[in-house]
Amino acid sequence: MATGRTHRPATRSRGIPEATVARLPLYLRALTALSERSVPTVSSEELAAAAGVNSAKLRKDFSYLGSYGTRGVGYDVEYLVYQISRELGLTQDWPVVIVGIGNLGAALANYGGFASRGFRVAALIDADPAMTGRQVAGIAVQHSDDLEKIVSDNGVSIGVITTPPGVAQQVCDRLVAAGVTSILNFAPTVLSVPDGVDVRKVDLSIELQILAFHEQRKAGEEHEGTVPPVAAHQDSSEQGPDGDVPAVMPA
Amino acid sequence: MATGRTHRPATRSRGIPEATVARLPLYLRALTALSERSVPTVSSEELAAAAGVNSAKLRKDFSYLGSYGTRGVGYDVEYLVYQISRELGLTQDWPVVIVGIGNLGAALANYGGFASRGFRVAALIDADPAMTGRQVAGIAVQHSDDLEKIVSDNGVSIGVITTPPGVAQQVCDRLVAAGVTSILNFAPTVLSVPDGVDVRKVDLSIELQILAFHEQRKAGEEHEGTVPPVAAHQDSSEQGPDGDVPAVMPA
DNA sequence: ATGTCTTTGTGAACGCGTGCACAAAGATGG
DNA sequence: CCATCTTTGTGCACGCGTTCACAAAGACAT
Repeated sequence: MATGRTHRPATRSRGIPEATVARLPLYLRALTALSERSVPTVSSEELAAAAGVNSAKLRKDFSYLGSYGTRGVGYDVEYLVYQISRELGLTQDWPVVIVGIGNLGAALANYGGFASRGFRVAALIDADPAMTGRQVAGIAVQHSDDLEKIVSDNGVSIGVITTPPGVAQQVCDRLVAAGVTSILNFAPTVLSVPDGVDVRKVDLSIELQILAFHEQRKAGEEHEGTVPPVAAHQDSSEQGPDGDVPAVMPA
Repeated sequence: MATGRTHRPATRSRGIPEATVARLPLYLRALTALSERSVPTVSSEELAAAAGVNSAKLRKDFSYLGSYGTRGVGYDVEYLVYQISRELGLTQDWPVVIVGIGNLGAALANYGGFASRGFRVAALIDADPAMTGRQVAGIAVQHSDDLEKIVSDNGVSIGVITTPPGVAQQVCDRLVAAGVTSILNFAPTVLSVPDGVDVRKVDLSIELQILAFHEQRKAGEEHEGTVPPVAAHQDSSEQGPDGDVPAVMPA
């Protein structure tokens, strides 16, 4: 899960649990694949396998949306695709702006998964004048001076931040002030936003660090009984807080 | 959080909860910033604010690592940086391969957050012969025919998949067979791996869909008392599973 | 119609994560 | 050495999410 979570707990909408909402796109993807193969119906067991989850969980998830299955048969694929799409709000068009057209911003602009799910890249914005006017993914990059105008003219409510961390908060503030109420943040920074604004965070470095933790654990368990991987002092807080401890972390 | 989760529950290592592990990198980042400003100590309250979490949660998280704080004073920044780095396994070098050097792969190769945290891009791999030999982020792209050799020669245990979804599973299988035991998957596919291999998933499209859900909910709640956003049929399972329902989802 | 077989939908139990609230610990000043 | 004040570390309760297990519902064959 490259998925950091930054959510106020008031996410409970009409009663669909947040965990369920997070899985709906997964089901939708699996269902779309089935739909393309013209499979008419699917059982919870099959669909769960395709989505990589437990079948009981899947059934409970769907039960929050209503009773869309037929006992003894399964779920109608097309119907379910429609229901989930509607529930997720994908039956409408979502204009999105991407701020910060570096490597990552450009990658996102080219990413097919956006357009294919009701999301439309309305504008690319960058602070570098040298970028202004350049075409990325067939869209002309605009200067960040015009950010507010771009957002309001296009009715943008979702913004993607792919800037360096130093300016992310400032960009975020301007987006929010201009009317954006949902932000997908790729900058490694904690964004503070007013109530009513949703922030989701994607942090590549964090994901790798979590993997490293488990990787280290695996390596350490191979030779059981040995002292843990690196140093040795495992015991209580003997060692004073100041002094000899090397600062291993690079900038 | 752009963080999808795909984890076997056996993640429990020596007792550090998975949720805590996921937050350690956050603390580490905040602490590193403090360290650069030469701040000697920090209270749980301050650090929690910087990391964007509750202070009680932070203290409980740290309590799993041991008693590293001083009551009445707070935590020693340098010492804590070291302890967390060690716990996450960042005191050692992790060679990483990136497979699939498209827009996203190139963006990751250039991403600073990798090198700065003990991760080293050992190789870039792509299936396109036209890419072979091209320099990306100062590293020559190698052909995927040599994947197995590259992995074993460099002792790589962490692989990053940024290929198109169609080949992701196949690439994953080859990585695992070559000895990779941790995978960060950016392809929108459910990867199946043998036990003992960790997969974390970053799915940009899913994050946007979750945002769209909340966005739609906000829009719908503005005019309270109205019927929910799109259509109207909210009631029980009247409508038969087959028939009139339009398939709105594009491919 | 009736019986059998498949699959859904959900009640209930369990476990993890979160947050409150407070006692213990130590620093600091007199 | 004692009193006070700050801040940690944690026991406890609560709520969410997951999973099991099964009854209800419907399809299908006879």
